[in-house]
Amino acid sequence: MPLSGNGQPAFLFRTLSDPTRLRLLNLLAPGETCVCELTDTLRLVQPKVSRHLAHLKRAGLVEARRDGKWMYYRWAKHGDPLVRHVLRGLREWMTKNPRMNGERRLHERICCKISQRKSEGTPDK
Amino acid sequence: MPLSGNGQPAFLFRTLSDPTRLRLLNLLAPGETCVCELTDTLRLVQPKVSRHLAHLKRAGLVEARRDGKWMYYRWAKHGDPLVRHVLRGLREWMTKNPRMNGERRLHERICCKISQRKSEGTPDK
DNA sequence: GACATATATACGTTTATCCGTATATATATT
DNA sequence: AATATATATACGGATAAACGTATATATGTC
Repeated sequence: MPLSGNGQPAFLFRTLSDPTRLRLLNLLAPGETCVCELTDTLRLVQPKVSRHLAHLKRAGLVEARRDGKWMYYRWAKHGDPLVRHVLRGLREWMTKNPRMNGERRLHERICCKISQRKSEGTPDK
Repeated sequence: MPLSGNGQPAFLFRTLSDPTRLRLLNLLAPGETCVCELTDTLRLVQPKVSRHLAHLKRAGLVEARRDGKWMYYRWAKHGDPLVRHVLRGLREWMTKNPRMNGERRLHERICCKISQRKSEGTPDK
């Protein structure tokens, strides 16, 4: 049940009013990502990331998929016009913001390492 | 100094995350309005309205103009693309939301009474 | 200048948000 | 089943937001 779409713009905006949640949305923008990649990239403790992801999910902004031990999050499909407008603006802003760009690039590199770690049984380094 | 435009989306969204501020923006959408019309329409105590208007102003979402005893507020012109996207979506949502429509209509009626009160020296009724 | 009206700010209190830490759950491996 | 890994939730404390009330400022009128 996408809360944001159901006529509660205040809740939508409250969800987007936290810098950490914006950083998470930024990393999810290119595609789906698992929680450990997010914690590693943003250097945040795992419960903090999970809490903010849960908030984004409650707001209907992201969806989750389980694959084995891992949970993969991605941007949700938005039917609601308000959400669409807001997220379009946000996506545009993210592509232009240096810090967000940097974090997305860092994220790519970290995902590489983690996918190695996932496929090989042996830990890297 | 429009804060919202200066790369602080979290602050923009926090500003929009309060139902009272959204109701105020809704009443300001058709055009400029003075504080007393807002308090009368929304049945809120005046300091509450002034505080929220101040917040909207700090975020660069509204501008104010003084005319005699009265302060008139209006939506600010927005150069920032993010703000433009968000406000476009918000305006669209407001036109479709029944409660917001009702409050705008009530606002029109109340403005009529108040402008009478302003022009004539005598209080109405 | 005294008073009235419109609006803004200050102050203390309540309430919501965010965080760190600890713990629970869910899956996979042995 | 015991253990390890990934993620989610629960709990208590700190911080910030919002509120009601009181008061300050600004303008206009007499």
